[in-house]
Amino acid sequence: MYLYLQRRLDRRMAEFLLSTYGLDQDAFYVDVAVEQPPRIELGDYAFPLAFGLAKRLRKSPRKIAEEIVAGIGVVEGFAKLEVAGAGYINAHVDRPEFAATLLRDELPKPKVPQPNLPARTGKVLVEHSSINPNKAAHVGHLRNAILGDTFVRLLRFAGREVAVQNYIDNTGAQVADVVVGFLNIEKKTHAQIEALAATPRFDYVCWDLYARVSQWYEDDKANLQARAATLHAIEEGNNETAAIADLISTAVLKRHLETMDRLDIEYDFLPRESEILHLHFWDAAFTKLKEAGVLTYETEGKNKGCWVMRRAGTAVSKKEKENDEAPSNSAEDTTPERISEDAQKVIVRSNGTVGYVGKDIAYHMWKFGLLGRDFSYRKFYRYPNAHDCWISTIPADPKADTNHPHFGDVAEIYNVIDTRQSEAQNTVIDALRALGHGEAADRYTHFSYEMVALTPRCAEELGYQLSVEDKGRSFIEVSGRKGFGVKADDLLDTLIAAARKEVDARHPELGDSERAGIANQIAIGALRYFMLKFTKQSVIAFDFKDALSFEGDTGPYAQYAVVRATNIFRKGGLDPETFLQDETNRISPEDFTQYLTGDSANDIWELWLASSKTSYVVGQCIATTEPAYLAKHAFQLAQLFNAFYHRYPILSETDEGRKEFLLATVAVLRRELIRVLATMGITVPPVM
RNA sequence: GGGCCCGUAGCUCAAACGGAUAGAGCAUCGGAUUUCUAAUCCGAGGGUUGCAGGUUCGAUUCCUGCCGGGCCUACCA
Repeated sequence: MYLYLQRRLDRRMAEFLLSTYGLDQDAFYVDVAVEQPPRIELGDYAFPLAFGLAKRLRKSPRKIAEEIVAGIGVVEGFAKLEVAGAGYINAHVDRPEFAATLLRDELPKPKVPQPNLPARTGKVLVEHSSINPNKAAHVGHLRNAILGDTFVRLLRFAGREVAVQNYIDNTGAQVADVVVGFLNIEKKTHAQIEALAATPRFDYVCWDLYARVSQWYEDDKANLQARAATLHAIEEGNNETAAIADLISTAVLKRHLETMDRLDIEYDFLPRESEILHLHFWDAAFTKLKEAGVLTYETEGKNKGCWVMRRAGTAVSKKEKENDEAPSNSAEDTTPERISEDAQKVIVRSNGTVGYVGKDIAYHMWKFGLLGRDFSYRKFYRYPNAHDCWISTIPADPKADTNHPHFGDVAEIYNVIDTRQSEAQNTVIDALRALGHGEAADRYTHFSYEMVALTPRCAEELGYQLSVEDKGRSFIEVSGRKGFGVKADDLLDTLIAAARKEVDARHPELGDSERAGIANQIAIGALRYFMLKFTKQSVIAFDFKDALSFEGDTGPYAQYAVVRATNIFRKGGLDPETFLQDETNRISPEDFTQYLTGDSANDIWELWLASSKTSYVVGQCIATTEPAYLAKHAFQLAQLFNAFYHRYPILSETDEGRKEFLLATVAVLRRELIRVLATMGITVPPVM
């Protein structure tokens, strides 16, 4: 709604500037509005564009603003435009009309067709989580999964078709290390490992073992030979070691799915590295990469015998440029430029094996339907809601199911991976572009975010010895290798216990399972909100004290606002949803005019205006791949509501017309807050 | 050495494309008519936005340099 009117006004501005000043639409930003003036009484939209035009038109900003306001005249849906300050143009919407439309939850019917922005179409692939299946998930993985899942929800809110993938590196060194731990350190048999894998928190067993293996390598570097041998056996396949690796990684993967399911995070497909290897995705990609001249074969230097490409972000060096301008620089010279050694990324090693960037290039060609090969599929995990999660397999697998959904071959992809992988991600994008798939490269977004670290205090609480240096830091990086971190399930359990304590104290009258359910919703609300309130590029220094807070800028605060809104209706003998449907016509335009006009109505009007912004905020979140705006929006709605709640008693209101209006205000805000929270993956308990 | 990111109140963080008086939460202190439950609300104190320049009507935001911090920079995945 908010966005809708903004676009209408933007368009009118653009038309006016073109016809009056002859300013080309390309000559300035069409999207010229700032969000909102600093104070509600100044209006609902602000345009600072007159400042920018002042020099160009050789007039004062104030004069230009006045001309624009006079020239544009009446715009449908708006009450007035006015000039403020040194040249701001502030627009006030027609509040009664706006509110009536918002209450009906529909967009105004335009008398003239609206210009449709070129909406992106086609299927979107979001990949997130991608946890190594060799140990329990930790807080860092939670941030990834919550960001990813929320982004999925945002895209779906915006009407996009989305497929969710979780890439499983089941053949890497990390899985190999745990295999080494079971076989070489603990000397366990296949059967013993199998029995252990069936235990409820097998991932915790692996967590500890993985840390021990790392220490074992530290103690004697010769032990690393065990890793190399194991890794080789796993990649080879069809042997006992590979079978054990598969057993372990599959069991841990199931645990990860269970952990994420606790947070309402689901996946559609789990592509595994083992299939990328066994189905020879790389061979297909390698052929294309060589044909396109993307890779060069090094015949000398430290990377002699390797196929390399230019590392993303490395500029062509001076020396390379000089070589480039050498006499042989003719049109038919297709010899790729020499890449300096520092800028070389090894894709294929001198022993002929491919590194992970190479595999990733092949995998991403598959995502865009450019590889000419496909996985086989089988069902792997069924969620309580009967949704099936599929996993990759080989055609020979008896469980392979040809009746599978169509995966891959998408129009657009988002990879939720932390910022440490930026260079690798950009190298894959560069490879796609160099292959001639520029359009795919443009639709490849690395959804990059900063890591979760621990505060020194938190680390000490967990029992870790810190150096003096570490104690002085603002945060300490988690390390799976050292077993240093907060496990996801532990955090959830702690949150649930803390929420349960509050619920028990407040609602002793409720049954046990009911209280458990509420505590669970609150814990998830707190956790998901916590992970979303920080902007992506901010390192989260995790601390139990902050994460366990249920007051102020938190998920439970927002949930509580909804509960309170619901309570008003319940005590009034009404159902808020029914009220929205039935009461639509009961508030007359005259009533809206009466209760929303004038500066005295500003504080209530603010609730309506904020309620109208959901789709606007969702758009911002998607465009900037920044879900934090959504958390901000939820907080603003909750905050406005709570202040309103205190200030305006509703059920005791004697003026029936006004009471209806106040109820409508609550109903609309409640509806929007529930929507926003749902998009964040947060549900609202019946009572709190 | 090269690349990317960060530095804002005591603490943790906001401030979309440069915009109007830099805002929240926590913590501290002081309050809220026995009301639609206080997981709430109201108020107070707290800022030279790391430093120095530059660009312009306007800079927390853009540019340059410096200081401090983080991550990446393996023929490991």
